[in-house]
Amino acid sequence: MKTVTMKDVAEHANVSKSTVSQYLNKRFDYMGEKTKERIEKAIEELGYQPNIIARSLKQKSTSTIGVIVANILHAFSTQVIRAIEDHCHESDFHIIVCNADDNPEKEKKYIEMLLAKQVDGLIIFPTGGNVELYKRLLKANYPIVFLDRMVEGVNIPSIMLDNEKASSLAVAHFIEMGYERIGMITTSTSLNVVTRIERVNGFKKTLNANQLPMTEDYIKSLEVKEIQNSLENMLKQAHPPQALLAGNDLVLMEILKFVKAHSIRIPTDLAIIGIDDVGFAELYNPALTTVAQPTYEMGKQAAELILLKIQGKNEMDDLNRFEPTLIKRESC
Amino acid sequence: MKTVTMKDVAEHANVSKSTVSQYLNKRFDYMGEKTKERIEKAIEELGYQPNIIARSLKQKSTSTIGVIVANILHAFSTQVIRAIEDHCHESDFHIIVCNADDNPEKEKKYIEMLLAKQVDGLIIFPTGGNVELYKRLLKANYPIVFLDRMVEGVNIPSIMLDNEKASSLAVAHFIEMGYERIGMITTSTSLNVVTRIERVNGFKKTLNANQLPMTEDYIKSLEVKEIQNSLENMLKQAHPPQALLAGNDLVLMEILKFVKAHSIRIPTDLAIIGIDDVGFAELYNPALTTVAQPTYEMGKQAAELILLKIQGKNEMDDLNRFEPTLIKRESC
DNA sequence: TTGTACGCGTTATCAG
DNA sequence: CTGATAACGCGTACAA
Repeated sequence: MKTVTMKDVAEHANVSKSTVSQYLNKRFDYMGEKTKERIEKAIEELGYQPNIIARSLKQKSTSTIGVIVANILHAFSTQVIRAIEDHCHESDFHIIVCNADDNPEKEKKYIEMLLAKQVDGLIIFPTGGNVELYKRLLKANYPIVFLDRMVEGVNIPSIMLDNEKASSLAVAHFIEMGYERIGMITTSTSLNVVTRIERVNGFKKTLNANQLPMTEDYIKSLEVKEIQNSLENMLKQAHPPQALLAGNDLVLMEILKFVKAHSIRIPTDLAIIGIDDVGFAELYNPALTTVAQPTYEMGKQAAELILLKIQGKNEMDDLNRFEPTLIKRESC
Repeated sequence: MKTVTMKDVAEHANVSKSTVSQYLNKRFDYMGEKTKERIEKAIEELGYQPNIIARSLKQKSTSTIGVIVANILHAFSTQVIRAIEDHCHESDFHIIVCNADDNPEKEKKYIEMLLAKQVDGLIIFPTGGNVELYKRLLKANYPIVFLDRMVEGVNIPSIMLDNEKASSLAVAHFIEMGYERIGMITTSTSLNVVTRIERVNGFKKTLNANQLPMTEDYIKSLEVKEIQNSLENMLKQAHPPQALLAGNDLVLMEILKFVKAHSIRIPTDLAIIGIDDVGFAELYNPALTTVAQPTYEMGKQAAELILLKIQGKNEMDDLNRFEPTLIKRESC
């Protein structure tokens, strides 16, 4: 690859490097017309492209932000990433996306790597497993924003769903439709993920508030691969749940897989609501009732916030909750 | 952000910068034990992180490759990206993903930007609209690989599906199941995308080979937003198609949307096959028959190839076709 | 075994 | 209006 530098342009145009640099940075307040033209021509002829790496080194800024998602398999992650990217693009920032796979060590590795790459800021869906590291970044006043989850004891601005309300909306709708034996399945057993905890709490609270029985057997936190078995056991009992809340899109898929394999009719045999609005929800037979997160807004706010922080401004409260929306369709 | 450099470490450990550099690059063939320990300690205490930007500038290599997809909305794109990322990760390479949105100007802008960022190579789902630029890169011997599509007259290695065969498999299955009036819908009208053309060609050829009537009215290339209307017109005719091939996942979604809105029964009223295997295909009622691309393999090969090229090796033919697979389910 | 000096491509400062 | 010159942080001959 021919690598033509500023020096080449300078020589070609018979000026010095600094003059070329000024031209490139639009500082031609005092630049001669003919000099300008000569440089322009030289750039054109040589096909010169500035080396952003060198510029970054000098300016100590890469116009790049790092995004670390806990689990890229969730539709929510990709939707939010898109929103972040859209918004960053407007400010000529780029993003590097990494997938921590719900693994704190991977997350740590990525954080260190992105810092080494001199990204100007970080948006993280935290696994929660690197508290010391989070704190260090915060203390260093490094621009960082949490998304989807917060971490107890770490004062980093967090953009989150009102998770309790999400479950609450779902359960209230189940009740409204006449269901009484209501269950819930979530993922992420091993990790202490606040999202899951809050959703389960909202679920239990709403059940209690309506004096409905709460069977622990019908509230499961499982690895994805355990879900089929667990459903089998849950539904073959004497009084199986009539309605099931899927804690996220991955759980929803598993439930639908089970439903299909066992010819269960929805909502006659089993009513279903899923948290996270997936693309096929409205196409499915029957169309799926879901609780949607305002993904675009959340991503946008994360991007706005990180860009503000990078500029040294800092105007947000530490926690910002977004409202979920119940989208009533046919599965409940 | 505290920015601790090699110099700080060197001072802290009472050695020179180069000794620290050697330590970092594991060249301690001739390094004193105690020196090693002092450096280690200094790095630990100061929390030193090497500045990759500076290193890249010196080494003229960023361990980063750029990926430009034509349209990120296709499930195929995200699946392939994941495969690429997986594979690059093994070689400690990072990827920067950009979405050209089927817009050649955006594509051009991204190519230039990624070059300016000194990425070591480029994997592109080409829009086909920047032939001169492609040629320039090729001539400069810059590491580049095309994916999903090829560009006529540009000798860049291309990793593609055997698109004719994909349609062919679908049509053959339609015929085997007794359907005779068969239609097809694709997207990307404006652009001269080879993928679309090849799929339509395969469709027509197979129809011809089986002496079936080929109604041009039943072969449509449309913008996504036009599909609903077009389906309306197509299906209200006297002898509407009994079977429909969706040229990609976006078309499939539109067809399913229409089907649901008009209570059309699948496959009784209309048989459907989609090219691209989407996640919900097996969950859907009825489960959707699809033609799957070997997305993981394709992404993996793209990554392998670009990494080889970056190392100066170059061992692949210019065009590599992958075999599609018909996955028979219930929609046909 | 360790230190010195220079180069990578750019920008900033300050003379001229 | 333009051009030296010195950083930026790191890698690497070459010297010591």
